[in-house]
Amino acid sequence: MTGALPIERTAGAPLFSNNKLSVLRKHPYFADLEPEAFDQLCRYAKHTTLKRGTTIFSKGDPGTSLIAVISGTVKISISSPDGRNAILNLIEAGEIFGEIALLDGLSRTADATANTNCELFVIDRREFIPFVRSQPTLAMKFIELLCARLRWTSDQVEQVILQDLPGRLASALLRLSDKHKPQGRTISITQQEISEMVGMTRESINKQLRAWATRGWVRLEHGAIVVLKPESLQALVDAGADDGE
Amino acid sequence: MTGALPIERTAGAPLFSNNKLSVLRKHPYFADLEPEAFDQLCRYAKHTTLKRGTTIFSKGDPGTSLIAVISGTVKISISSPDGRNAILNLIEAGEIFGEIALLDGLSRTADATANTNCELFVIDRREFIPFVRSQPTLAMKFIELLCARLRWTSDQVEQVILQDLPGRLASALLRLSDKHKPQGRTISITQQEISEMVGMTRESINKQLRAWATRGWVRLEHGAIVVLKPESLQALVDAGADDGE
DNA sequence: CAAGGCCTGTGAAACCATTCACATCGGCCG
DNA sequence: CGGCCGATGTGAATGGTTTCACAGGCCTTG
Repeated sequence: MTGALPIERTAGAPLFSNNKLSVLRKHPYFADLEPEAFDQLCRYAKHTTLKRGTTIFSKGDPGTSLIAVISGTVKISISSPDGRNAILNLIEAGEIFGEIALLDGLSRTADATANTNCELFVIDRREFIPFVRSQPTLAMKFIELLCARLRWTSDQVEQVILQDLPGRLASALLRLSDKHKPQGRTISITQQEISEMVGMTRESINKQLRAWATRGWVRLEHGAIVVLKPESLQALVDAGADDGE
Repeated sequence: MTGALPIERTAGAPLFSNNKLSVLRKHPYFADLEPEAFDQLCRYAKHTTLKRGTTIFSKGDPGTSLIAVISGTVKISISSPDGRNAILNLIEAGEIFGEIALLDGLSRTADATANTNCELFVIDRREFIPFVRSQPTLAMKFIELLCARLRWTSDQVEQVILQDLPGRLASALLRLSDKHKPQGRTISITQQEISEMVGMTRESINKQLRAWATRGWVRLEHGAIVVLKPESLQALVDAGADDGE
């Protein structure tokens, strides 16, 4: 809340970004990195502000940058030729994204767009591989990050293939409320967005949510969902195909 | 076949496994690793033979081992409480699996079972993290591997969410025939297995395959599928929802 | 504050995959 | 070489989702 952190000034780093960089510095991925390594990493960092809806990169682009979200949220999605689109992840303040193409040197696997107005740090490093190679701590952090992503994505596959609509929706809500734990059980997301995360239509999602709302499992607000009985949702997921009553 | 590789004997390593280890040594993941590092890695390797159907590990188990497939194929899958199950990947000879739990120290994310009789190398290392940390080349290899897995899994999410049955099936066939490229365009897989990879019933898959077979796009054999016109399948995927005629 | 645009809420009809119930075929094994 | 079991091939009925067509509500913007 309060409490200005004792972040030491980086020689040569522009003054304006110092307190912004501290956000990165506090981040679990970078927290226990040696100061010099962190400085080297940030030497190529550019601070940017984007308006909601702006495209950050598109699937297929070559990727030479890693992006950290300072504020706002970024949508990672894919769209099909016939207009449907799928949300793979929502990146919140304090998280980073775009690491895959940067690390393996291939093209971006998905589209990234600003889902709200947001503030970003773009770390552009064409020579990223040798840099990571020289920093075992950083390499291990990326390994952790990739593992976490893999777990997230595998979960998504699992649910989309194995579960029916209620199950998928329940899983998605639980996963999202986990991420938002600090903010209580309120998930800031539209029903449209959720529908694109689980791969069903907004209408179907709405009807299911409504059914749960009358049972007191969730409360629906404008642009947000409050999970009131995570246990009930979890039970539904564990039980397999069944809408819970 | 012939040509004994000039693999130097590892002091202390059992003689019997030397030619087996050469399979690992030739593998892209380990090929350009320093000899001492490779030896260290293999010091904990155990050679095993399993019969079809044997469980290698289950979702939720603690994971302290990395497994390399010498021959046969291993099925990575997940099952739901109500009996349905989903195949996430099929690991073929020359590939490795089980890296996630080993690297992040958490539990296994899926079940692994021998899909055919197979020969494995189990590399058990509880102190794996410090080991990887001390070997930048190995760390980079794992980063590459994780990126590749992430691309594979994201593709799967994309297809399951965005595409309809024909699209998913076509994508799956194309991805599988890519992996089997050396063996021609014949994919050794049952329709049951494919149905579990794309998340639809065997009956639906069979009907679609049959429709394509009459058009000459594929040929169905017992326990195998031959892709005759990958272009047609690809066109169908690119075109979006549409069964191709 | 008035307007327009997203977000939510709902119902009826159409559609497509599942489910269920068999029949055939191919291989493996005793 | 029979028998069995796993794999394939089909059809009819069922049911859950999508599609389509609107109606309010909330919030932002001029």
